[in-house]
Amino acid sequence: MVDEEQGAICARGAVARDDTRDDTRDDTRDDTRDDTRDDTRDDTRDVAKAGEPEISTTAEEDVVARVLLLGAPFGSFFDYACAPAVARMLTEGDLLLVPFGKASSEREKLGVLWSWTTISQVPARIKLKRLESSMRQEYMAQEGAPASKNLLALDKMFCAFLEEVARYTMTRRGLLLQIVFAPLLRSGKIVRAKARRDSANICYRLTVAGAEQQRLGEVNNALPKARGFLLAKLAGAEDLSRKGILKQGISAGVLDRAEKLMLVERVAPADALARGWLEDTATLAPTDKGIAKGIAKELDEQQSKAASSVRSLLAAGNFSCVLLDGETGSGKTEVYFEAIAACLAAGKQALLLLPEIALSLRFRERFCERFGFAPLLYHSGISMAERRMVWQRVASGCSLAVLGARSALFLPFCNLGVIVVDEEHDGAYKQEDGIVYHARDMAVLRGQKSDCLVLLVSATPSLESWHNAREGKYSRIFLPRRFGEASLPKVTIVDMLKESLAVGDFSGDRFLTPTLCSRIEGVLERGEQALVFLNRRGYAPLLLCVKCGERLSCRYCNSFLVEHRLRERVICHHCSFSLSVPRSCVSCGSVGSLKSCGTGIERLSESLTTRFPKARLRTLSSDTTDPRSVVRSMESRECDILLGTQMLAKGYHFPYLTLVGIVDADLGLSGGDPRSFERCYQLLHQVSGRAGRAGLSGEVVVQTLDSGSSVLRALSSFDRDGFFASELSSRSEHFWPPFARLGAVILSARDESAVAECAYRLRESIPRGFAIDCFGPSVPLLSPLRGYHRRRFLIRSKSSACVRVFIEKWLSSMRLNDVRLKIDIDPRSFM
DNA sequence: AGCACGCCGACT
DNA sequence: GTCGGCGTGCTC
Repeated sequence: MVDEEQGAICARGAVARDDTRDDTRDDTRDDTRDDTRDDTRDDTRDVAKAGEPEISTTAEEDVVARVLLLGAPFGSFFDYACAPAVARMLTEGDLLLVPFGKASSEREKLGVLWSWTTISQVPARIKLKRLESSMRQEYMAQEGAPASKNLLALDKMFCAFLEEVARYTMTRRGLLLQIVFAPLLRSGKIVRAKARRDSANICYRLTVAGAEQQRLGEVNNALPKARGFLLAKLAGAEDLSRKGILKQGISAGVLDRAEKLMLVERVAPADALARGWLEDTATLAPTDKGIAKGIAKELDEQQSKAASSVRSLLAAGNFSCVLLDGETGSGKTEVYFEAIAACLAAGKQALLLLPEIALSLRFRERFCERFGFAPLLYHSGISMAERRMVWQRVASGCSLAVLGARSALFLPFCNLGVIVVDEEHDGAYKQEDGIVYHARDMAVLRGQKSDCLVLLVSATPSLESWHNAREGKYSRIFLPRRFGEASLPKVTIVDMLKESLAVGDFSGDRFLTPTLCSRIEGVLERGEQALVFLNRRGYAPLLLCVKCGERLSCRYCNSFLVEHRLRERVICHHCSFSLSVPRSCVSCGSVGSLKSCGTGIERLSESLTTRFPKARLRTLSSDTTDPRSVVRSMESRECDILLGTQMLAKGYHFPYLTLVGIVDADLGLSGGDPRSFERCYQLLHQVSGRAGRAGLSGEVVVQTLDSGSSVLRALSSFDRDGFFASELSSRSEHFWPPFARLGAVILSARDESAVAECAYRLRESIPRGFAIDCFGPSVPLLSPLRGYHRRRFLIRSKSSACVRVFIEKWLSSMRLNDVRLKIDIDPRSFM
């Protein structure tokens, strides 16, 4: 749910392009700290001053460049005078190195040319510094005309996107720019990729641009002789090694220059290919061999229909947002692969977002199988050099596919055809630290600004997206049936209160009911596989001293330490603080009095091993050191029971997995947050969806203490839409999103009295006259967190714009004194 | 955010 | 005298 005032934004953007006056007003309105501009409007320079010769104003009048500085905490622009001759060389979006600061300490800062204005728009008291050239100009002067002009400039549509993100999330624009350019920076300076001179064995091939030049050059005979020879050699052959090329009488200089001009490129060495980056074929035009090598799976009727509607939307070439709503196992991936293929075939770029990429290397393999080449990977785990490489490829505009986490949204795509947001309901799309945004919403924004297709994909859409689709804001493509022979698994609800316990010993094994055990036995007898799901890491969530009642807690957070027996430590799941397991109680000193309370997957693993000694059991959680080997052992059927946390909910496909046991379905329902039902349903539905995906019939056993809950009723009766509809009507009734819009203001400080005092002052200074509800200050459940005490306000109103305007007004006059402040628009939690 | 300026207290 | 603490204000 991006914004209800989208229409208005687009309209204003369109006007601003030609109307600098409008642009200026927009700027001041947005930036409360820069409050001088409006007041000084009347003392702006009078251009047509009497007595000044007319020629100077018409012919050589300076223009003014509005520059947005990287990392500037002040969200507004800095203006620079620029001679028309220089201005003609510059484009909006160009990266600039501008003089900044007082004469005594003047330094150069990086910034982006955001827009143009005139001298008359600048208040007279501001003395403008002069702008001489752009980084791009310097780069081009240095290297000759590169094949791609975007290497040190941002695409206009991308700038518009950043502008909107800043406005929507109330983030300073300079901060966003910093994030965008971070891959290219080292200690504040642009790092340029150097041509690596490692081995003579490295291979070269033509780029798309190179092939084009070669074709053109052959016709017109317009290429430099040596370069033409090189390109012709490469055009006629498979990849050639550097050694081989030099042997043919082509000098290294010619080759290296051609590489710099992006006419030829290196084929990655085998190890780099295996790691999935430096993937040369990612830049190949779709008609080239790369894509021909891929194997498209055969689609069933349902999928073909979906794929063709997606393709026709793509062909329309303008923004639209589609909810691809398909049951688990219906083959949604194949459908959006078709969209990506069509997009690449049209010479465009595709961005595929996954909620947690680190665990999804398998997904990359799947992509390779389909397309015959690897997508470029982009997520928090990759190195700076890799980021830079992806950044530059993306900026060059060549046709490619990026598989990334939410941060990939801030890559400078300039030729986007499609954005796919897989598992769009997943909470991991919400970025909480640094800048706060929801990647799904920002993807929709990006699609709008880039005029491309956005596919939101899930078997259990977020309530917002489902609502938007129902309201007609998004179109919806529905895949109700599973692919091929597969049918949906049968769901059995087990009331744990009514079942006697199978292995009811005192060691805490209260979680395996006879029903679940008998089903597991059946699976083992048939040689199929079972998945046991418990969303709780570690051995036991609490260590309790039976002598004095002490509960082992974190030093920095308001939470209990979780016992991890494998690591022999107790760990805080919020700040990673850990201790080796204490021998004696930290409070009363009794030895051996600490008792493990509750069950995490490590403990459940013990119980399962006791109960099914012959079964091959593997465990998958974020503590697992080698998750891929676990997944592989499931795929190769070297594992009978897979035990895991919510990591398992992600789209794994295990054909022989026929039983899913949900050990404690009630986890996560206790929070009292209005959104917890939705989240719980999504998780359980996703986990259930792992069962019976390939023809063998599946079953889901759900253990619960609350068998009457609406979540479980919906799950067992396959009535997702009914559940969503009733959740929505309850949201509507209590005025929660998507019917209302929220914003949270979070204060934090090491010193509790400082936050408390600040929160008190904020509460006292709520401006009047706004149609909003303001709840708080409340003390978040996790306060303190990482040693920071916190307070939280929740603002609710009918529109997001209302929420933002209120927060802006509220905080503008606020002195914070060392209290940190975070604004979270559309917070996930309503509490 | 940095960085300079400036206004106080402690010290060789 | 002067070194250095960090409150305030500015950066086109």
